[in-house]
Amino acid sequence: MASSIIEKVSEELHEKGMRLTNPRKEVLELFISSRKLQTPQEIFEIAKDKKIDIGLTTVYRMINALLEIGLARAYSINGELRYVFCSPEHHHHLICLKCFKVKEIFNCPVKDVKIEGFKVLSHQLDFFGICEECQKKMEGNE
Amino acid sequence: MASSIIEKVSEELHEKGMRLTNPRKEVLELFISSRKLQTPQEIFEIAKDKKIDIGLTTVYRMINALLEIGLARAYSINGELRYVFCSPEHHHHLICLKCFKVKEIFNCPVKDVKIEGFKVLSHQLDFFGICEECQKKMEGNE
DNA sequence: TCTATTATAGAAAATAATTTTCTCTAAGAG
DNA sequence: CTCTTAGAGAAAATTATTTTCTATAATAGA
Repeated sequence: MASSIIEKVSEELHEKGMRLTNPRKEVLELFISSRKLQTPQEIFEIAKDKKIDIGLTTVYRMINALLEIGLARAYSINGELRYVFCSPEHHHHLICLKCFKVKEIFNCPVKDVKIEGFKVLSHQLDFFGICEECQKKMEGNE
Repeated sequence: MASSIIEKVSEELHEKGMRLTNPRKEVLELFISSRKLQTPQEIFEIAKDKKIDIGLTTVYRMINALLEIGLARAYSINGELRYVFCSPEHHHHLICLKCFKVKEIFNCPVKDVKIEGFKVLSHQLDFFGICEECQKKMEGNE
């Protein structure tokens, strides 16, 4: 469930002496439920639309905290920094370039890749393309 | 050779109505020869050290041009945007987290991966770790 | 439960990064 | 060689992000 994710975040934050307060939890819930690449500003706007009264600073702070505990990832797309919430398990991303929705895939096609003369500590694999919904929408139009 | 890369860049720029002028060529040469993740500021500093008199604006403009023609890639590392020059051929990156040197690998372990319900347009795979030189340096110290 | 301590909220200010503007220069087409 | 247009670079402007500051809220411990 989503709530167990939130507990996970809460624990991770506590281990670093940080608190998952209500404003941060609001940001977190919006961020988790969107599962898309977003700018801090966008998250802030969505909160405003939903009459959730939080500051942009809080959005930045929550994202930074999540980056620190490895539960968010940053992408530079067209010169714009966008973030997405990430599961704690090793996974890769399917990123829709139309709507920025992100799906995680947990089967890793490169887990056994070894490279001589380079000590691999981690890897990141992303597939960029068009998600099913956007494909359908495009058929309708063009 | 490196000069053929420069010609390639020149052609690509010309196709977009841009020119590879001398100041840009200076930036380009520094950028190509470093093959590491750099900030625009760092490239600018290196130029200064070498008594190459170019403006920071020119560095930004060259990097943006390269991003546009697909010959540079951006990474957000520890909240900092860093760029690296990229070959035109499909490849992946080995990124040293100590010195930021980047090596390209041209054998693609995921070229045949298909995902149902998602139209893959491109993918990006990066290995983060420690390069050979940095491993040696670390043995020496710790 | 109450209290003390410390992290956080959020507005405003500061800073950093990046882009734009502007005038002069240089590339390259014809 | 000349004309047209892109680029150079300094300075200004803009944008994104972080810091500061005071009030508040969360948590540990009595």
